[in-house]
This record gives sequence, structure tokens and C-alpha cells, in this order.
Amino acid sequence: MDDTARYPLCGEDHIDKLHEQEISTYLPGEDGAADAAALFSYLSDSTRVRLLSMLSVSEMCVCEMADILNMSQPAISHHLRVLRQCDVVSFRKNGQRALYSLNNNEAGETIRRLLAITVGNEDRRA
Amino acid sequence: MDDTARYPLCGEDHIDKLHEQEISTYLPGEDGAADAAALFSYLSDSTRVRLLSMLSVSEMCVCEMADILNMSQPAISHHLRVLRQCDVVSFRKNGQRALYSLNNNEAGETIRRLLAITVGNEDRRA
DNA sequence: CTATTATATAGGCGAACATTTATATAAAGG
DNA sequence: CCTTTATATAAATGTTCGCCTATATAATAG
Repeated sequence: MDDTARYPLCGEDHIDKLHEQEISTYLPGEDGAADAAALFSYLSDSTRVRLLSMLSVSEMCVCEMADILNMSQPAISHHLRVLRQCDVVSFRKNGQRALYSLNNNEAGETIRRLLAITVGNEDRRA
Repeated sequence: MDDTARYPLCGEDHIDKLHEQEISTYLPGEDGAADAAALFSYLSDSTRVRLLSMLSVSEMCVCEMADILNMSQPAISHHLRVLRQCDVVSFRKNGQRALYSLNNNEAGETIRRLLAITVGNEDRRA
């Protein structure tokens, strides 16, 4: 009848409320967790891991990335557009080419550090 | 007629082959990239970021996590099952409770480091 | 101009995913 | 036993996602 408590009320008097409070202190808020999750989602696909690893070394054009990864050009462009919209990568035009690079903003720097931890990509910027 | 080259052959003679070769040296292989992407995917959801942040501080039972995050118990159990199957978390039974904790294996340690970088979770293990 | 090359975008398809509702197991208490 | 509580699992749903094919834009060359 009372639908305010559809699920176990384990917290009511079973759980150490002090413990819960202490945990909550270190618990990231919804916004912080969402920001972090977004950052991780950029790297949650193996193609993007490889793309961003390459872009952390030097700027590259779309066709070269497609060539190296042996993937279709639209597939690469699709990933790059998403990463562009999230302000993770940028590009400059050089003739017909679009030269992409990993941004030097906070997102880009964090991604460099995350890659260094996982795929062991040291910072190799020229 | 020749379908071996459906996409631009930019790499054929336009691109600096030496550059491409140098990049390839630092490019993570498909397996390494997939492993890294899998790790990032564990953290690509804000609920899991919060769950794993809590579990990096101390072990907790399911109902307490559901209570703190204000989410349904099945939703929490679902995430924990996935993380369990990937060998990221484990649990021990204590009465009716299931006390989960972040594993001390390589995946768990890497996740601690990734969380430290993004949500600023220092290592607070007792 | 026309042709070619590099890139971007649109639409669609199939797979993966996060959550919910409902049900099942399991432990404890009365 | 029977009830309650803690947790797990299953089925269903709506959404997101990665890639494809096809087409559009843009730049260069001839």
C-alpha cells in the first residue's frame, strides 16, 4: 500500500549510519560521476583507444588513420566527429586534408594520463 | 571493378610512410586496445563510477549501496554481477548480506588509479 | 569546366546496454 | 514451518552505439 519503500530498508536500522555517512563523504556527486563516466566512455571502444593513442603522439589526417587501422573512412570520421563535439580533438585544414590532434585542454590532458596508465603510452609530444 | 580499394588510398604515395611507421610503433595492438577499452567501459557509466568509488574505500553490502545511491536493488545487483564476471569485484557472505569489495588484482589496482585521476579518489583502504 | 581525392554527413541496421518489473533463492527469526 | 529480509536472476523495454552504404561538400588537378 505504501509505495515509498518498495525495496529493502536495510539502511533504516541495520546499517551503521556512521559508516554510510563516512562513505558518502568520499562518494563523487552525480555530476562529478557523470563527467568522469563521459571521459571514460571516450575510451570505452578499442577503435577510439587506438585513435586517441595515435593522436597523443602527433596530428594525423583521416585517411592515414583509416589506413593504419584498416578501417573505412566514414567509420573514422564518425568517431572523430563525436570526439570533436565533446571537445576532445580538433582539426586544422591543410589542403584537402583534415589534420586532427588531441586537444591540450583538461579533457585531452586527462586522456593522456589515462592512456599512460592503461596502454603505457608515455607523453611523446614533439 | 577492383574492390580491394573501396576507400581513399591516401597512404599509397601521399603519406609519409616513415611517419606512419613511427606511429605504428607506439600504436597499441588490437588486443591491448581491447583490454584497455574493456577497463574503461567498466567506468563508462556514472552508476558504476560511484559504485566503484565506494568500493575502493571499503567493502559494502548491496542494500547499503542501493540506499546511498537511491537506486533499486536489482539495478545495483546487475552492475555488480557484470563487474564480478569481469573479475573486478568479489563478495563474501555475512549472514544474509553480501559484502562486496574491489579486487586487489591488476584490474582493481588500475581502476583505483583511474578513479584517482578523474574523481580525485585517493587510496583510502584501511 | 570535369575528374579525382579527402572528408563529412545522413539513414539504417543489428548489437549491446541500463533499468524496470517480476520471480527465485537463501538466510534468519518467530 | 511460515514470514521477513537480503540478494540474485530473468524477461521485457527503450535507448545508445558502432559500423555500413550512399551521398554530399570541398579542395586540387588537368
